[in-house]
Amino acid sequence: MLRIDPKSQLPLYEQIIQQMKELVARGVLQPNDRIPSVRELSSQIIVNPNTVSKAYKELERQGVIITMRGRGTFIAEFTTEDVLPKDIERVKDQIQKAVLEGFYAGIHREEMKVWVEAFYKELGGDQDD
Amino acid sequence: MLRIDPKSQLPLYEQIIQQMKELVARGVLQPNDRIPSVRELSSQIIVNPNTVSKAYKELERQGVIITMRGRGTFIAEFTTEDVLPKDIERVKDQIQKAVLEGFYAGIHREEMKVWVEAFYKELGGDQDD
Amino acid sequence: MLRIDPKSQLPLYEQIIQQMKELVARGVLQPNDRIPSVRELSSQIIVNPNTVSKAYKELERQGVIITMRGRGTFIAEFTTEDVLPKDIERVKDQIQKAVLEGFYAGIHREEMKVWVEAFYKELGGDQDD
Amino acid sequence: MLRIDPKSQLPLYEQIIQQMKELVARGVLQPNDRIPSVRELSSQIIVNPNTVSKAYKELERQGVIITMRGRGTFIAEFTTEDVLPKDIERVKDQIQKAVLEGFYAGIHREEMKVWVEAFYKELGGDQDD
DNA sequence: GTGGTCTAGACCACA
DNA sequence: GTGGTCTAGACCACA
Repeated sequence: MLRIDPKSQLPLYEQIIQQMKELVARGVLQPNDRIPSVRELSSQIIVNPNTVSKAYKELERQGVIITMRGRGTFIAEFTTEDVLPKDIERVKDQIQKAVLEGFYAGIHREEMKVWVEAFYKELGGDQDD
Repeated sequence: MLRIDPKSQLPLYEQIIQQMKELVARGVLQPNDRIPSVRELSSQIIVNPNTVSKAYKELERQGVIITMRGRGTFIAEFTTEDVLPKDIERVKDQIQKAVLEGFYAGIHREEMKVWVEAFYKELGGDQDD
Repeated sequence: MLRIDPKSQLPLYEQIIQQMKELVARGVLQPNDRIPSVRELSSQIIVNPNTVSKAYKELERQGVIITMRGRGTFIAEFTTEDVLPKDIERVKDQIQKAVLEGFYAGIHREEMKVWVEAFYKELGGDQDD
Repeated sequence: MLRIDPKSQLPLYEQIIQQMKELVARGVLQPNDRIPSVRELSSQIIVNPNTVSKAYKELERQGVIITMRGRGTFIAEFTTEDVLPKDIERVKDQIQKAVLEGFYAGIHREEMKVWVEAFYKELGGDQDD
């Protein structure tokens, strides 16, 4: 299900978080779908259970998954809350940093905008959300 | 000149790198301008000289500044080298991650594209490139 | 494994880098081999961990080794990337300097060519490439 | 006469030494030729007199130039002494290091040998010394 | 004065 | 356990 790259600079637990969110965003995983237990996933992707556990805790904190004691772990219902200013700032900072690096690497503005568009489409479909 | 936040998650030396690049990209710092010595900057922003030195070395490696032993450190001439595939991948990954997080936070696609445009303009002027 | 000479003009971290590259080039260390941790090596060769760390970071930047946070450090797969013009210039300069010094010391041209050949063979085998 | 690059990683005094030796090796400067005084040269190439002085002292130590009090500085007679084992070792080390770096950068053996040949010719003519 | 190297040691993130 | 960041401070090469 997940493709973890142990050689990546990105921490393993971050890779798990990111990919899980991507699967949800793409609709591969739907609300109330059951996902593997910590032990199952850790043996599937050959990663220390502590690492998976850490990722799951963070995903739960972010409202992406829900763990029900004794029953398993599930994809959470979407809670279309208001957009949080805190999140806006964080994402803005990330984009700003990426644009700065892109600028320095000689990448054109339009190219980066195309990427935003493309990634967004990969996730949510081609509607403007 | 720089505003370092010791409480930030971002390492101090990364903050220095990022802000210095931004000052150059915005034209506040011009090629051949002298920048503060390691010791000067470290006492200005109250950071250990080793940390400043680490930032400066990385900036030099990236071709942003040039250090002349015994003389000081200067902003480098722009070298519009070829765009490196490695850099493209890195920036693409950063944008992908940001888009994913933005999607999750409920930010619209167009909004993120506007940000890319805006940050780019802040840096390089309003020409496409 | 490594023989560090604290009296050498060459910085300690450069000695580590050079010898590690040599071990890889000679095939003593193979891709995916684990190399000593920063702490292990630093206590083996009696050098500060920071110095070893500096060498390892540079080796990683050069693509010789890969470090996996929390797991250890390993020899990287060979990536026969394109020859970079920058590297060519650097090596050319080094050879030019060596030839000038050799000329001054009264060493014959053929002798130096033989050395190049010999060192190359020690490294990569006797094929031309 | 000399072309100093203040942006080079090579120390200024090393650049002076190297270029002066090259001019002698190429025959541009002949034994007993007068070379500029420290002050003259330092103002010509816009370098601190101390730096030129350091280079001249080293050149004198190596027997390349001779300073005569009150008369000026001159190119020394060639002293075709025996090849010193110490020099052989030093040059060998330099070449070994260059070959190692060239190997890693993906440069072919033959190419490096051609460089040795070419640089040697530039210096001494096309005889084998 | 400038930056570069190195040691010593604390504290943190990650697996 | 692993490596990464940071401080503190010594000593050196260079201009």
